[in-house]
Amino acid sequence: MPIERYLTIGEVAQRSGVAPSGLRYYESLGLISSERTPGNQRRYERTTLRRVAFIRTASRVGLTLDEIGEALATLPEARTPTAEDWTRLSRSWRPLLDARIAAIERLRDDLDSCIGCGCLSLERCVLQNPADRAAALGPGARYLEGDSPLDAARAAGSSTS
Amino acid sequence: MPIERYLTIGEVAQRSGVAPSGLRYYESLGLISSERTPGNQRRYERTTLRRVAFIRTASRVGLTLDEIGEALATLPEARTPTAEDWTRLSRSWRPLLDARIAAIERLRDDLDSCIGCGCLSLERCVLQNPADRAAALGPGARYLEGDSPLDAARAAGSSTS
DNA sequence: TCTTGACCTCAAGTGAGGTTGAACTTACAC
DNA sequence: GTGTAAGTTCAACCTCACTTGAGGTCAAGA
Repeated sequence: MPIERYLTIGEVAQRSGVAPSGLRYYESLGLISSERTPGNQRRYERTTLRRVAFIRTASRVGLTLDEIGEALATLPEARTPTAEDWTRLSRSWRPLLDARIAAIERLRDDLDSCIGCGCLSLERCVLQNPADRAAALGPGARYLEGDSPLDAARAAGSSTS
Repeated sequence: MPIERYLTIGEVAQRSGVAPSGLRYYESLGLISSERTPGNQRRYERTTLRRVAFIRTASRVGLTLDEIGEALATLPEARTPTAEDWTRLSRSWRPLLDARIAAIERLRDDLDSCIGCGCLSLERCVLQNPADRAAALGPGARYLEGDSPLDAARAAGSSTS
């Protein structure tokens, strides 16, 4: 075991690109943890850098911090996570990324066909399917509003401009 | 000119899939407009449906409502916008979508190579480039935090676990 | 006429992911 | 041993895209 040199919050902040306030915020959510000096200052293990990197990356991919927390919870608590452990987690993002790419491609293609055919019936071609809508922009079901395709179709049918 | 049958907010809501509160919100931002009945209720032109569809789609694409407002401001005020007008606006989304897809693909591939080579140096492989990070999740410069690649590299170089 | 449902305004709340400020304490280099 | 940079807590604030609630009005059918 090499000598563990603990890192201050400022060091972790600089090296991870997450502001101290952000790190405290992550800690408040239980995503990372720290020891304290006798004077109550945080000291982080080196592995925290990896953990923070993971959090940032997952966040970038569109996971909520809650979801990331759940993923992190599957890491073994007893020992320092191995490369193996991290690999398992990262690999689990693959389908998510693929799905997200697919959703955006679909949106792009829908848009193309709307533009191509000249109808530009966004109501009919694109906005009709709420499932895609929810998938396209990532986390949460923000766009599942229970709108009615039938109404949209009627509107498109009688539309003037 | 066909008879203009004005739509109530409820009708627009149903047909567009945007809640009345959302439509009022859009109006407060100047994204749509309405006439009023003698009793102060909103009445919408039919073209509002298309406008709302545009807003929703643009929003889905990842534009902020501010940006959408700017786009809408380029529409001619003098006449009802034609299919041509809408096509012009929508076409401009294409690069944005392409960029977004590319960013996520890049992220996915970076991740793959990290996993593949066994280093799993997220700090080095993935988190090192802030520009991509900003692009990946869409609108705004939310992720441009001025972090230092140099620091990240140093951190990766001396990382233990 | 009455009731009901749709509409109005304005202020406040939501949730995600943090940042900022005030008031105070620690750690460390000189 | 002291100055100051960096740390602490806690509450409040921020943006984005809306929704909710309170308190009140309007429109239409029975």
